Amino acid sequence: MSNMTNTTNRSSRTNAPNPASRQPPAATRPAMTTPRSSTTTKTTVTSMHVARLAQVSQSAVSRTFTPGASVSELTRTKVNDAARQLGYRPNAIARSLITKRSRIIGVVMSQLDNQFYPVVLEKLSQRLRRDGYHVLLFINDRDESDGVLAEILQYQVDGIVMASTVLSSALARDCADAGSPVVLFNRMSRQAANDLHPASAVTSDNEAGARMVARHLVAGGHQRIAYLAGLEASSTNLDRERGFREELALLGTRIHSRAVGNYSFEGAQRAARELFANKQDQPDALFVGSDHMAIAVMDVLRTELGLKVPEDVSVVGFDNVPQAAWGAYQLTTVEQPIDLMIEATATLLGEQIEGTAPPHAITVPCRLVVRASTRQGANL
Amino acid sequence: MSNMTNTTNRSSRTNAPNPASRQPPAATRPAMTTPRSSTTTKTTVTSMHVARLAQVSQSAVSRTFTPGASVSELTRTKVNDAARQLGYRPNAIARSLITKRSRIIGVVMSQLDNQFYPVVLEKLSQRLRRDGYHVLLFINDRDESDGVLAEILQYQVDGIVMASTVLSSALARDCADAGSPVVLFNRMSRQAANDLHPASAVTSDNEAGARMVARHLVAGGHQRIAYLAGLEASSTNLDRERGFREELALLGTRIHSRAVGNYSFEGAQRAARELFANKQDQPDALFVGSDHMAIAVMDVLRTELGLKVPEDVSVVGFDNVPQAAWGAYQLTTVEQPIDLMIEATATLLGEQIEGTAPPHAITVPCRLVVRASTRQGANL
DNA sequence: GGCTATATTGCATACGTATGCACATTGATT
DNA sequence: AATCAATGTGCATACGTATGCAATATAGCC
Repeated sequence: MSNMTNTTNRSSRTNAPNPASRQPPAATRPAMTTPRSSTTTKTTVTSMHVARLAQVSQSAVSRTFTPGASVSELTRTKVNDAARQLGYRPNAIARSLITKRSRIIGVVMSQLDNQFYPVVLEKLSQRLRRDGYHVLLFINDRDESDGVLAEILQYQVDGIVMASTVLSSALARDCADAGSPVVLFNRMSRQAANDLHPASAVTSDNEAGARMVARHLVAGGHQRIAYLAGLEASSTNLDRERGFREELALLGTRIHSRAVGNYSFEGAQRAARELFANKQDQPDALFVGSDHMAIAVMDVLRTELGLKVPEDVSVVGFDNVPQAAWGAYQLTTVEQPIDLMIEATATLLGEQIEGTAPPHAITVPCRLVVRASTRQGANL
Repeated sequence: MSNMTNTTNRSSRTNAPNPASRQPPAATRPAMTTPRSSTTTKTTVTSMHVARLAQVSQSAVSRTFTPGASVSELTRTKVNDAARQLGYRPNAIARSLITKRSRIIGVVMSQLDNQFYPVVLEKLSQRLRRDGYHVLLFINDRDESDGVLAEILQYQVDGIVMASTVLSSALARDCADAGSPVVLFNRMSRQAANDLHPASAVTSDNEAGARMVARHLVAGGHQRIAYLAGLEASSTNLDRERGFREELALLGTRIHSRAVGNYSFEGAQRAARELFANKQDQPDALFVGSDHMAIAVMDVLRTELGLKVPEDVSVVGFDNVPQAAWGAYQLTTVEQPIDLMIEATATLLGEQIEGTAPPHAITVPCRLVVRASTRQGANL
């Protein structure tokens, strides 16, 4: 055993390169064409190398690195020593090829400018990692969205999380057809809502959240309540607008005016100007489809229109992003419980990957967070 | 040829499953243990299946899907037709195994709550996609950081981008030792700075940016200029503080007081309270290590301390995140040119992957963006 | 001590694709 | 008509690992 004779830690590379057991004649190896710099060692130490050094079979090496496999303590030790000595790392690609499990989850997002999504991404990433999964991230611009899907599927992801409001439901269906578990995050396809389709979905109870806002604004004595929509066709917007409209009806009033911001900052600014264009009949309260838009709106109200929030206009958002709590905004909003949503996502993914449950939808409750952007008393 | 006899698009699945050419006896296939739902078809159509249907060799299929390979127009058509009919998608995992190119870039981030990084992530993702790369995302909590690296390397990534201020330089070195091209984003190891080490780095000219701030504040007539540091040991903070200190010296003054915010929101709040604890000797200007922190500071100044910005205190940030432009903050700041930094990152990665250039560092220029959070005239 | 149950181990093969090589085909050139 | 270059194709193999199977070693038991 000359394991510990060489004290330099470079020894690993110098005593391994003679694996001429029964390889094909060395002449068949193609001459390396690319001029590799001396630093690009690109370690290519395989389980075979470890096996030879440890005097065991390649199977033994594989089993050592496979939790739950049958290996004696002695073998495990020998293998681990050899592996450490050679700097061996199991090749996840090769492993995936044979196990047919990549342990990769494709995550599709857009709108990272809306802080809700970075937060989701961070927590989702950490949650999936706990389960031994990794995140292959796809961020799609507003328009193109087809290519993304094809690329994801090529990587044999074990599952897909779609947190992009932009993507069409058709894409989700394609994924499901391709056999990949799909979880829609913060959006729901019509099919999923009716359990008609093999795509799971996680949403908060958007409708109930919107109803809370309606009650809160009416209780605050507001008379001219406007709604600023997100993407009109998105499920979140449809649910929120419906809940808002219906609850207002129950309370004996209705939406005073309405504009569309498409969940974008600029769109919200335009929509705000539009809603307040008629000086004679301006809203005294505004329910905005997302905090991201609501903040844009507040800036326009204060800076451009010289209005005070909440004295002149109350503003309510949705999501409860970190910025909603910032001192300058103090935005009343509906909190989407991200932790619960992430947990549900992980659960749904797991179920579908294991095949223990059919796809279905999970809805988690919202919570109204009252801050200083809405006036409470009824001072008409 | 019964290719087109069946008009239902499910035909693909019914006529392919008889590949009994010379496979091992069907008895050896393990009985499927997991109860798969009927929907979990998990399409496993390979290039062999396509080849058989198209009456060509598997090589022909492979070449059809390999840009630049030699295939006749006829063959290509036959293959494409068959592929479409079967819903074939090349298996990127298998491809990676043999080409030794995963076309995956590992991206390590933390601090997604600082909007600078989501923006970087979005643009980086899109830029890499243009080059045919995909992003395997790792978000590391503040403490743990070792595990991340091992997991990245197992996936045989073609390169690594480290945009985490938290990670130690040692980790970057380990990566480089493992043969993976590494680009440090917005941070620089001491080794990289001296070209002593095989890790590339991209930074903006933090020192020059800080000098601009010094000149701007002094020109504004400020007398008691404080510095609110980020992570003390980070290269960004060191460079900024040095530049700031030295330029102030050139201008005949010096840092009035100093606190540490560690680039976190809460840290910045604490630091702000600390700097203004002594009512007799409060700063009249504050250079904060990041916009993220600067906004926290402004909230504390206004809400808790009742100070006006910029009348009582001027505040300057760094990064020029989107929120810096928001109406309530109007933060004067140093813009880090993200597009240039991304471009440099892509370049450095490409160079190292292709082996066309040794690792090196790239620094791009900053720009001072003057907004309303700093007073310009000298009114002592 | 003989026998059965159990734990380890190695052999061989398969995962799905890319690619060197040899061969076949075609067209162009002499 | 013969030769040569160029192009397209299939065969066979390799990438690095996991795993069924059979063989072996070990322990347990009467």
